[in-house]
Amino acid sequence: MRGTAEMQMQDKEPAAPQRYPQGEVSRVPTRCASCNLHDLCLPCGLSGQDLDRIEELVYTRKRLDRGENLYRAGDDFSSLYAVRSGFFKTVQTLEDGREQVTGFHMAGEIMGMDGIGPETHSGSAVALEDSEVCVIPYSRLEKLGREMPQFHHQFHKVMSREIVQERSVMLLLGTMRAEERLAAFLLNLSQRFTARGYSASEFYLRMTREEIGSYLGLKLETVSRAFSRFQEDGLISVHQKHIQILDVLGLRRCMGQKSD
Amino acid sequence: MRGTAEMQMQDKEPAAPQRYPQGEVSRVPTRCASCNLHDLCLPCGLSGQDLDRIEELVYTRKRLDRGENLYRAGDDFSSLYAVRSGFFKTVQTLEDGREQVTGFHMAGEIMGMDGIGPETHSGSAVALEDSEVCVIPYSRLEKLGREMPQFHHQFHKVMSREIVQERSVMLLLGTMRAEERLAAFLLNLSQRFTARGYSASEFYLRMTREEIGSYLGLKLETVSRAFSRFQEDGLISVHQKHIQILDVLGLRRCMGQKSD
DNA sequence: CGGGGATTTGACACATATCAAGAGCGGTGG
DNA sequence: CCACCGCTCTTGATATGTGTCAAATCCCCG
Repeated sequence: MRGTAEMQMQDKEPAAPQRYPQGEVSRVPTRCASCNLHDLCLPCGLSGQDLDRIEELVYTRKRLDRGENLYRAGDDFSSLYAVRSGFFKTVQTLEDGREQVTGFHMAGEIMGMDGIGPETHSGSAVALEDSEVCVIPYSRLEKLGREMPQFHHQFHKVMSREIVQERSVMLLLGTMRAEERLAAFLLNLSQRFTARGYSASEFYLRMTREEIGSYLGLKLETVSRAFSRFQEDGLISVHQKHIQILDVLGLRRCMGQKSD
Repeated sequence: MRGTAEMQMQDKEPAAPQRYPQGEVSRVPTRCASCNLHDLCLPCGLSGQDLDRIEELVYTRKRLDRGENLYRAGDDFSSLYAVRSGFFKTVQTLEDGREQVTGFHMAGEIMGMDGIGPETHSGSAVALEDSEVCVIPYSRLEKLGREMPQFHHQFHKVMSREIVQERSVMLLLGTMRAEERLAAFLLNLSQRFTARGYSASEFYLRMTREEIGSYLGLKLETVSRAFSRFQEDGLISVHQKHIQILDVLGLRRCMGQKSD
């Protein structure tokens, strides 16, 4: 269970926000084959030769400062984006101005698929810390898909998983109570950090209570109270954005306690 | 704005549940090119010659009785399904047994995309009236996609729109109050019936109050009260499952009345 | 005509929102 | 280096929307 060869991040380190010196240009290789995220990201599951072909996919990286928009609702759609490093939120806005966070995105995850159908992004993506994304021109993705059945299928899987993921959020929003939602949220984050070689039990939140609340369909005060409650119950320890999960099973149990 | 040539259903008739005599085998053509739904369904936007090629796509139709499952959570994934006639709900279940309706599906809409990623369906699909679906083997869809760029792209669009649609439900569940949710729901149904050539202002609900509630994250009593409220306010008229929308603008207004 | 599920409606309970105040922390500028 | 400012977070008191429980009615279907 130790970090595998291609997993070059150190295990058990809490994932902490990073800051890149302004203006520095990324010199890490742009090729998917040598990217340590390749088995979390789009190329996941591709074999050696296919993996090499894939390098035509990404021809640009883009660096974003914290708070910067990767794209905005209404922007023309042209590319998908894979998070290379950093952390993002995606936001959806209603005509009357109400808005909701519809997702948080970390290394290896794909953003922008909402734009393919309408040819315009229906929501916005914002960097929550200084971040870097791989720009994947959609036209190139389609072309590669045609030439490489494996990759074609892989992309469908990624979209499909996005659909499944969103359905589970619908379930969360539709059937869970506040503390259950927060528990589910923390466990989900923990699991995703684990998959990236970071500690499962200790991490830094990149988002504010308000953003968590927006995502979970709660007000920030309710989120804060739930955090406090978990802490009182010894399930977690919270210091600002620093979270330690002390009792995973307790959190799990807390998710399934609805009588109905 | 009259029904176009390929739109052969009569306009302004309330869409009513249909019953096929048991055992009757569908003799309507299985070819997409001659299906009156082709511009709502997967082939939407394809030109003449491409449209002809598409007929390799569907080689089976499947008839379902009301209440029957098209697929269940955990079933192996092999095909997508296009609703040919009738009405479906898709349901997602939590480990602890709680479940939620994640969507309602009518003619021309595609179900089953949740299965591609996990290779297993994550939720179930149930016919809410006697229905018929076109079975689209996924392998065939991939193959056609490789050969026909237009179709390839079209499928991505369909998946993308599913993602967008689900995000708007997340918004509904996360930010709207009960009456807003129901108003949004009715307007959405109305719009989809309209696209199919049925009346925008008069239709029959295929689902129970409980199913509506499940979809909207509300209890059935709350749904019932909201219906009554709308009726008192002269926005709609309700008799059991028969709905008449009397004041579209009123319903729209009702959706955007949150101060926050 | 009878039975059972679906729907409506009322009374009440409860979870979460709202409003408000204060504390903690980080960044900026003196 | 310290003080101040603004933002985020916490916590309390109260309001309110929706859930829960219960009973009556409606309606479809056998």
